[in-house]
Amino acid sequence: MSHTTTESGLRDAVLSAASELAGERAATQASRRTTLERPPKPDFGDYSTNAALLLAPAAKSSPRELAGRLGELLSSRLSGELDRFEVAGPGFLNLYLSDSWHVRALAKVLEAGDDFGGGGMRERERVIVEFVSANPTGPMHVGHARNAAYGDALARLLAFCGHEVWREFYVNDAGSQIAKLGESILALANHMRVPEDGYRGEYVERLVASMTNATSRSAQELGRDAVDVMIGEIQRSLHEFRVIGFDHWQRESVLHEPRADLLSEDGRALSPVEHALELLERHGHTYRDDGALWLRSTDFGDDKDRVLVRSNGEHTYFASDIAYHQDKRERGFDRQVDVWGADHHGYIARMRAAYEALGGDPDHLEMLIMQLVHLVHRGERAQMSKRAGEFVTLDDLLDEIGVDAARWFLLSRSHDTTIDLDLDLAREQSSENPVYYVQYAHARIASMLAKAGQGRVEGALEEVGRASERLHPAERALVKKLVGFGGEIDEAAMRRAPHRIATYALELAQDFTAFYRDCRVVGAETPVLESLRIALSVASQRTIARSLDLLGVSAPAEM
RNA sequence: GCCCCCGUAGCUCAGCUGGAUAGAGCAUCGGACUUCUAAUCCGAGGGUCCCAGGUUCGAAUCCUGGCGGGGGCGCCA
Repeated sequence: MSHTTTESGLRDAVLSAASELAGERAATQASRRTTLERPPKPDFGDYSTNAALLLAPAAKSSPRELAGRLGELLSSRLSGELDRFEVAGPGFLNLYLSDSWHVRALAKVLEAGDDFGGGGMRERERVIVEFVSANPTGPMHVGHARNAAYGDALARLLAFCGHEVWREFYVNDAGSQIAKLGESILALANHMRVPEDGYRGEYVERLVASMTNATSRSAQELGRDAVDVMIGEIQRSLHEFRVIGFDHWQRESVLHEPRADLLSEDGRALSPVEHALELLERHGHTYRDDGALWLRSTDFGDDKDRVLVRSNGEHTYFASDIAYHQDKRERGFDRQVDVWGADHHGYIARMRAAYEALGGDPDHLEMLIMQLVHLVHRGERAQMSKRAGEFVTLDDLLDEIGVDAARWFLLSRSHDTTIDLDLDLAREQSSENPVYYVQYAHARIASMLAKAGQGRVEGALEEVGRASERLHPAERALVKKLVGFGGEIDEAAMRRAPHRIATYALELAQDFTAFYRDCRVVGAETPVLESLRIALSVASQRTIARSLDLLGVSAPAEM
C-alpha cells in the first residue's frame, strides 16, 4: 500500500478508486491524462482531479455524478485524511485534506532525509552527458556558459533521480580551425597580418606571448600548443563557474589513433574513426562519388547524403563525430545526451542517421539544442564573434555578477528560448536577482534554527507527527509545496528542464517566507506547535538547499 | 526555398503531452523597520496569451495557414 501522504500515493488512491467505479480498462487508458494537481486557489481544495471528466463515458454517467461517487469512495478509503470533497465546474473533484494529513506528510518528507525528492526514476540508466565542448580556439563566451550551466545542472538532476551519470567534454583539437589558430599566432609572432579568416583579439596576443620561440616553429605546432593552453583556461573557467569536473575529456585527435582492441578483418589495428567507417561500409551504407566517401544518410531520414572522407583523403568532422558516438555506445552507455549550440541543429538529422546506420536505437540518442544568448548593449543587439575577438567571456560575466547570479540567470529559463543579456542591466539588477531571495530564505532558516539551538531542533524532529493543533493556511501551503518536490524533480528530469527547479525554488522560498511572516516559530504558543514549525523549517531548508545545489548555486548559512 | 526555436503585463521570463478567474521577478505608485535576518513584507495599477481558422464539454497549451524575431541549410568545425 502506497502512502497517501505523497503526491504519487494520493494519485494512486484516486486512480484505484476511479478504476473501481469506471472499470479497470478505462481507468488504465485514462491514467496518463488523469491529473492530480494543486489548484491555483485554496478555495478549490488542496488537490483536484479531472478523473471523472475523463471516465464519465466509460462509467456511463455524467462527469459531475461520477465525481460525486468518486468523492464518496475516497472519503471512506482515506478516512482521517480527507476532511471533505466538492464537485466543481464541469466535473472536477476537489479534495480538502485534513490537518493530520499535512502533519503526516511533513513527517514523511523528513523521514526521507537529504535524499528527499530524489531516486524517482523507475529504471536506472547509464547516461553519458556531453556538453560545453567549446572549441579550444578561444575563451568561453556566455553562450558556452549557458551550455555549461545547463549540461551541469541536467547531469546533477539525472544523478539525483538515480541515474548513473558520466560527463564528457569533446575537444575538437583536429582540423582546420586549429590550423587557422596556429597560422594566426605565427603571423602575429612575425608581426605580419593575421589571415582574413584567422583569429584575432586580445587572447591571441596572450597566446603569442606565452609561446617560446614562436617564430621558429610551425603553425601546426603552435596550434597544438595553443589548444593545450586554451583547454587549461577553459578548465579554470569551468571550475570557477562551479561546473562539476568532467569524467573525461575526449580529444578528437585520439579518435584517429589506432587502437589494439579495434581490429580490421585482416588483423590490422584500426582507429575508432576507421573502425566506424569500416562498419558502415560493411553494412553497405556508404558509396564513393567524386573521389569522396559518402554516407547514405538519406536512407535514415536525412535530407541529403553526407561526406565522410573528402576527395583529398581527409576525414570530415562528421566522420570523427560518428566514431565518437559509436565509441560511446561501445563503452556501454544506455543513453547518450548531447548538449549542443543552436548552430548545430542542422546536424541532428545526419547524426541520428549515422547512429541508426551503425545499429543504435535512435531513441537512446538525445541531441538537445541550446538557443542563443544575445548580447544587448544600450538597447541594441550586439554581434558576438570569436574570430574577431569580440564577445563577453564567461570570466567577464563572473566578474560582473558572480557565479550564483550568473548561474541563476542562465538556468532559470528554458533551454529552447533565446535569452537577451544586457550586461549593464544585469550588473545593475544583480542585487535584485531572485537568486538572493531564495538564498536569503535559506540563511534566515539557518539563523532561526541556530537561535532555537541544536538540541531543540533534534528534539523537534523526534516528535514530528504528534501535533494536533489546527494548522495555519500558510503552514498547510508550505507542506503541500514540499510534498510536490519529488514530482517536480521527476518532471524536470523527464523534460530535460532544470529551469523548472529554479521556478520551484523561488515558489518554495515565497511559501516559506509567508509562513515565517504568519507563524511564529521559535517561541510559538505551545512547545508542540514550536516543534512542528521547527520541523517544517528544517524540511524547507533542506529542500531549498537541494534545489540550489541542483542548479549549482550556493546555499549560504548567513547573508 | 527548406528545417529548427521563439512570440504571454512597460521589461525579462515561467506556465504548453488540453482544465476552473493566465502567473513570477524587475520597473511604477502607496504603506510597514522596537525583527525569529527588512537582501523582507503588505497593498495597487498593468494582458486582443502575435493574427486567422480548426479539433474539443473546455485551447496560452493540440492541428493548419499566415505575420514577426532568431538560428541553420559546406568535400568548415
